Amino acid sequence: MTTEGRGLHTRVLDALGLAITAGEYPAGSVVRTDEVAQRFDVSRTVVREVVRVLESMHLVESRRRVGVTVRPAEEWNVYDPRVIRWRLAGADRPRQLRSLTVLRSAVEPVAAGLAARNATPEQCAALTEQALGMVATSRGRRLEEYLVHDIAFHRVVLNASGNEMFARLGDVVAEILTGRTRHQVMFDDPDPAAVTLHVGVAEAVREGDAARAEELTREIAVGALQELDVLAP
Amino acid sequence: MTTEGRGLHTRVLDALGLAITAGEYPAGSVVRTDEVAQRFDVSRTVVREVVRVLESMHLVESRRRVGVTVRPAEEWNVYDPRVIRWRLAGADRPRQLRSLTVLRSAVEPVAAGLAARNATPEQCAALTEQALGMVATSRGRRLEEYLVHDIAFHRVVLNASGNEMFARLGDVVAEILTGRTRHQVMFDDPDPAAVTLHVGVAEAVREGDAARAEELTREIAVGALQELDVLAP
DNA sequence: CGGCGGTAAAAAGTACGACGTTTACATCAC
DNA sequence: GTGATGTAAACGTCGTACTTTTTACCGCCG
Repeated sequence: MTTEGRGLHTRVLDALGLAITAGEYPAGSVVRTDEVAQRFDVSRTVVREVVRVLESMHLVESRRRVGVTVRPAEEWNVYDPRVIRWRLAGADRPRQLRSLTVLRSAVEPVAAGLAARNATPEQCAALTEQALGMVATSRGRRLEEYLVHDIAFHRVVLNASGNEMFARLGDVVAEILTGRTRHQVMFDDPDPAAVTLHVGVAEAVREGDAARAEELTREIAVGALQELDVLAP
Repeated sequence: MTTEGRGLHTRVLDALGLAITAGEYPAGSVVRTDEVAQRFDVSRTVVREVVRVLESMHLVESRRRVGVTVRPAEEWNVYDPRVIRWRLAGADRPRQLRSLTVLRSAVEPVAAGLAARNATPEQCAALTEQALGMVATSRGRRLEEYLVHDIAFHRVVLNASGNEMFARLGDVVAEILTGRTRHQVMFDDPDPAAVTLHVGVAEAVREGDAARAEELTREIAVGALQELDVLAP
C-alpha cells in the first residue's frame, strides 16, 4: 500500500492521489490538512505541497474555512501521467483502458501518416529494428520481450510524427500496452496479424507512404479495440 | 506583467510558468528558491509550493545541492491547460497553435463519429442550436458572438462522444478557437463553407450517421489546418 | 416568529526560523 | 593521477505563530 517513494512528499501524494482516483473520497467530500498531516505523520508543510499538486491536477479544490474538497471526476486532468497511472491501478481500470485506447485509435493513425513524411533515417531504422524485434519475440511465450519492442515501436512513431502533442502520448501508450500484457490474461502469443501490420507500418514509413502507414496503423488500432471488446463489458 | 492572481501562490506560479515556457530560462538553467522568494518578495514556503506544482508539470526538476533546474521543452506536460495557456501567450504561439490544431484534426473526427452514436437528445438539440447560432452570426462582423457558438459546438461534440479523454479536450479547442479569432487578423467573416459543414455535422449526429459526421468534421479540421498554413510559416 | 446583522471560530494562507539530508566540489593523501 | 574524505550549498522537513477569509451561530429588531 505504501508506495515507498523517495521523499515524504511523493509518498503522501501517491497515497492521496490513489485514494481519490479510486473513489475512496466521493466528489464533494472534504479532508482537512491537519487531519491528513496527522494520518501520515508528516508536517502540515508537506501536506500543503501535496494539496497544491493535487489542486493543479484538478483533483481537489482548497477553500478557506471549508477544507480540501474533492472535485467530480469529470474535471480531473486525465492527461496527467500520474492521474493515468493512479486510475489504471484502481477499480475502473477497464473503463479507463477503453478511453485511452479510443484516444490511441484516433491519434496514432494520424501520427503514423505524419511520421511517413517526417521521419529521419535514424527513426526509420529504429522503427524497422523494433518491428523485427516484435517478429522475433512473437512466438514462444516471450510476451515481456515483445512488450518492450511494441512500446518502443509506438514511441518512435509518435516521436517521428514531429508533433509534440503526439510525442507526449508515448507514455500513455506505454501504460496501455503494459497494462494489457500484465493484467489481461494472455494465454497465447500475440496476434500474428498485428505483428504483420507493425512490419507493414515500418515499411510504409520508410518508403514515405503516408496513406498506407495511416491505414495500417488504423487497422492496428481497430484490432486493439476489438481485443478490448472481448475482455471488457 | 503581474498576473494579479487571487493569492500569492497563483501570482508567483503564473509569473514563473510564463517565464519558463517563454524560454527566458533555457533548459538546464537553475534558479534557487531563496532567490525567487526574494525576487517576488514572498516567503520560501510559497515558492516551494510553486516549485512543486511546476515540478508536477515536468517544467522543472528540483534537486538538492543544485537547485531548481529547468527541464527541456520535450518533457513538459503539454496537455496541462495552464501550460497550454502559457505557451499560447508566449513567443512560439504559431508553432503551438499548429501542434494543437493537428491534434484536433486527429481527435475531433473520431469524436464526432462517436457522438453520432452516443449523443443524447439534449446534446443533439444543443448541437443544432449552436450550429444555427453560428449561421446567424456568420455575417456582419460578429466574430465574437460567432466564436461563442463555435466553442460551444465543439465542446458539445467532444462531450457527446462519451469518451472522457475527448471531453477533456474541450478547453484546448476553446483556447485554439479563441486564439485564432483574437490574434490572427480576421478581416472578414468566417468561411461560409465551414459554417455549412458545422450544420452538416449537427444533422449527421442527430440522424446517427457516424460516417458522415466523421467525414464532415474531418473537412472542418482540414480547413482549419489550411487556414493556419496561410498565416504561419 | 422571522429576517437581518454582527461577531466568533474554523480552516487554509503566509511567514519565519531551525535543523536534517543529500550531494557537488574541492582538497588531501597515497 | 586517482581515490577517499570533508565541507558547504541547496533543498527537505518541521513547528509555530500570525493573518485572512469564510461560514455559522446568536442575538437583536421588526
